[in-house]
Amino acid sequence: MGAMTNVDRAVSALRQMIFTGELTPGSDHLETELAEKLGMSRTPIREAALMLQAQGLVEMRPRRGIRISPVSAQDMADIYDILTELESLAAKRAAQAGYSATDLETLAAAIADMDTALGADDLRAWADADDRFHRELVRLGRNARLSMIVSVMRDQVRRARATTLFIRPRPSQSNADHRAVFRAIADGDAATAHDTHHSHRRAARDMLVALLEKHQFHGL
Amino acid sequence: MGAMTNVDRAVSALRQMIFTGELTPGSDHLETELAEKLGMSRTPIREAALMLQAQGLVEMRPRRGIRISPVSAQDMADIYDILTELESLAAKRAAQAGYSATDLETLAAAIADMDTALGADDLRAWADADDRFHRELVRLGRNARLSMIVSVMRDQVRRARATTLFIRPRPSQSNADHRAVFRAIADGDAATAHDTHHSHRRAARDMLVALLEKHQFHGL
DNA sequence: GTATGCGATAACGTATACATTAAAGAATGC
DNA sequence: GCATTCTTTAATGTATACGTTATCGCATAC
Repeated sequence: MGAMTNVDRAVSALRQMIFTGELTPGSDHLETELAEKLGMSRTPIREAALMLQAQGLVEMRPRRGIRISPVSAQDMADIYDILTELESLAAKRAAQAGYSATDLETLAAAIADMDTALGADDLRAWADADDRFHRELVRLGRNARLSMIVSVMRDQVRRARATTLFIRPRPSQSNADHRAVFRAIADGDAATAHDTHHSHRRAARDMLVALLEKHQFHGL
Repeated sequence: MGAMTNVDRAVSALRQMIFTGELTPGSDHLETELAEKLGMSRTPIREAALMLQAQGLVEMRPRRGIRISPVSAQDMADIYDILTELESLAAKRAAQAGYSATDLETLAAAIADMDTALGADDLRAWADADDRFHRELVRLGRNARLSMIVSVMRDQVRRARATTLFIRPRPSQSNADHRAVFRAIADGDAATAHDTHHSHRRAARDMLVALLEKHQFHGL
């Protein structure tokens, strides 16, 4: 069924290796080397690398190999700025769309899961539910390009989250924020949905930036 | 110096052909066909197509060829939504950066050129200066990723502008808006810079969407 | 006339070959 | 010892070859 091409496999495998840290940020890898590691020729590797390059995950530099893009604290700040604006827009559009309660079930479920996870002190489960919340929020905004951009940005910071998840303060305010955004969307209150999510994201950004400064974070 | 590879040439040539309309939106083109037309093998064509696909200019579909992505009225609205948010953020950040008058020279020059062009009724020159203004504005926002995204979105609507430029109302309000944004940035007034540019963009979006509706625009 | 199945065609995905050329190291001159 | 040039190496960019497989036309059945 799934027309699994070698390029697809290469993209998946490389993403996996990047996210798990098997390929460390800043490291270089020759096409031949990756081809051998994944058991295919250079052709699909090159094509996969081109795709990942377009998503900002790697950089291809002639004769230096494929570099796993490092993400600096400044990059982090830049990315969160973009996420803040685009997700807030999505929240606004979602509120304007006039969704019914059933339309918002997935969003509600994500919020509930976050509560549960927080109660059980399961930060991984919380992060997972948080992901689902944000992804669904963006989906409800009904702007395919916006969704794409957000997901690409999100991938770029994913690695940092693994690092910071356990040193950051417990995300207790977060759930209240999510609930407020949810209510605004359900009520069709676009301005509130936008503004609430905007300050939610800005707070997250400021927290993260401060955290990275404090921990002498110089790139990942 | 100019490390001109065939992939680069293919990307340039294809972009050119897309923007001039030589490759019409919605049309399909086999890799072999494009390779022959550009005098190279399929390999660089494929790589170029992958890049352009990542930028939303084409879609590669197995056995159907490389399709020049059509842009619907809805796409237009979506893109303008994104541009509105991101450019406004850039304006805000630019205002916060505390640029000097010399730093803002390029921006000022673009505004002046737009005035001149408008006086001479030269819409192409106006559009060109408008491009420069927006590009410089975004650059001043100092967020490389944001700049990239904006430039990709801008490319996607470029074709539509060629069509709509001469049927839309004269952009007289536009220059006043640009001047206001400029002043806010020079004054370091972030909120005004953001809000002014935001409503400027929203007005442009609404105008364009209305125009497309009116002219039964169903895709380009 | 419509639908179904089969075979031919050709477009794609990928492996491979190879010329080019940047980078690293060796050799030379000072 | 340091700089410079030459040589070597090998990674890349690209052409090419080829197996796989979707698609189209045609034949056949209804």
